[in-house]
Amino acid sequence: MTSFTEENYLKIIYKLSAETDSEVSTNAVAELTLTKAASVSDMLRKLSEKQLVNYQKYQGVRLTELGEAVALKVIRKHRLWEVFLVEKLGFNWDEVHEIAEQLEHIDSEELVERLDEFLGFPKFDPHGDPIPDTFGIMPELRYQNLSEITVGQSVVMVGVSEHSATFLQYLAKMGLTLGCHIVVKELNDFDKSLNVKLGDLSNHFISHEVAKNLLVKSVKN
Amino acid sequence: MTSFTEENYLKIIYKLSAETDSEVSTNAVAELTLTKAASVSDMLRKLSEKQLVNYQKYQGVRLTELGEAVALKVIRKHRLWEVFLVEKLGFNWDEVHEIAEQLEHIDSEELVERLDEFLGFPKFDPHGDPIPDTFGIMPELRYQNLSEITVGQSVVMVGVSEHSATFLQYLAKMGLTLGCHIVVKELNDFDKSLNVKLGDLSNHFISHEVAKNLLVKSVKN
DNA sequence: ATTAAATTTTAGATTAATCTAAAAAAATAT
DNA sequence: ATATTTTTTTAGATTAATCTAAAATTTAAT
Ligand SMILES: [Mn+2]
Ligand SMILES: [Mn+2]
Ligand SMILES: [Mn+2]
Ligand SMILES: [Mn+2]
Repeated sequence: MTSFTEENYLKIIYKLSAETDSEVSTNAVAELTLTKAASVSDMLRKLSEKQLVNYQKYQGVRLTELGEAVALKVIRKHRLWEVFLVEKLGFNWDEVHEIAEQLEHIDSEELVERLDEFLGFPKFDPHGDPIPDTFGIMPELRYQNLSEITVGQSVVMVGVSEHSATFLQYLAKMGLTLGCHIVVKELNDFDKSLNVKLGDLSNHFISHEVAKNLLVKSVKN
Repeated sequence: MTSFTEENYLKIIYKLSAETDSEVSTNAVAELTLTKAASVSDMLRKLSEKQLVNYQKYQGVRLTELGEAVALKVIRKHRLWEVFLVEKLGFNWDEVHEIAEQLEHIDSEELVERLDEFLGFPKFDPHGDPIPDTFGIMPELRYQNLSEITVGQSVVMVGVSEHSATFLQYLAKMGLTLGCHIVVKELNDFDKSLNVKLGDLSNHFISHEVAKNLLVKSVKN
């Protein structure tokens, strides 16, 4: 029904749409699909014919309910497979994205449901991203960026908003893993960098650039 | 490097070649790929350019060493995923082939090796088919068809040579699963059908058609 | 050895997904 | 309000995989 390629477009439109909560531009899609704007225009016309997106020439694109349902299924599969790769096969969190990009297109409802059960119905993937359920419903999550946390607050790390292997490896080396406790000790005004203490009592310096990409939940200390 | 489609051609040429141990005809490939002979001719020319097959117009096709290595990797993945689906996710043996047809094309050496380890380095898939190792080496297996077994002999079921869901479901209903013990009690000459006793002492009637597709290993009683 | 039948290959089209270059529309700047 | 720049769409090609119909080759049968 929906090809590998179409699924990738829908997933990308979903992500961009969630970020801005408005119509998505042709160029934005082209950037993430690693194609040219001309190719995107063509595909949007085609997705529109299939009722997967609402698309008016020059006016950007949005997913229809149907399109969003397809996108959420793909995202569900991507994140469940990432959990499998990390929890069951022992991959590191920076190694699983590319493989999950392939596995997310395997077409079998039965497989997804059984995998979900096998993994113990996880609510979040190895990067802290929420996993939609069978009906496409995301678990509620209210997190903040570490960069918004005030001095003295104690938080626990629940996710990352940047998924590049280099970033994830850097975090792992620092001891910054999902679930770790962080206390903000100092905010250096001139560059907004932070001095923090982790659960293991080690002290670290965190640049604003890094802090912006760490998702945390405050915790009573 | 090798596309989904090319991998399927190689796998099919491997199978046909193993059966007849000689050149494979264009029509035979067309039948299994569910395409037309014209399409196959085209693809054979292309695979030949890529050094994956030896192909002379009108003379049939054979895999090169390279082509065979690729085919064996695909077969290895197919069978490992089938073990995963049955052993870990609880699928029945008649439900896994179609899903494995998709999973076998996932491209990650690391994934295959870790999956193999996770499964405990199985030597046979849920249908008794041998799983090639990383180097493409198949475990040795010397089996016979149940139809070749003489009255009085005791055997253990080690595989099937027919993989259709209906056949597999029929066997399951009869209690004929991999590893089950079978004693041939009677051979009915007129239609070569068999009366057998299973390990659980139940008696069954097995047609010649079915017996031909059951792979067994004789066992000292 | 011819002829007939079956198999296989080529020729020419089609579909999906992509591209470059040019045209059209929208957004921005003077 | 016009002109300039940016964005988006169309037009025309390309590549992979497929098809049908026709031509070529091989195999089988007189
Ligand atoms: Mn990912
Ligand atoms: Mn993830
Ligand atoms: Mn199979
Ligand atoms: Mn099998």
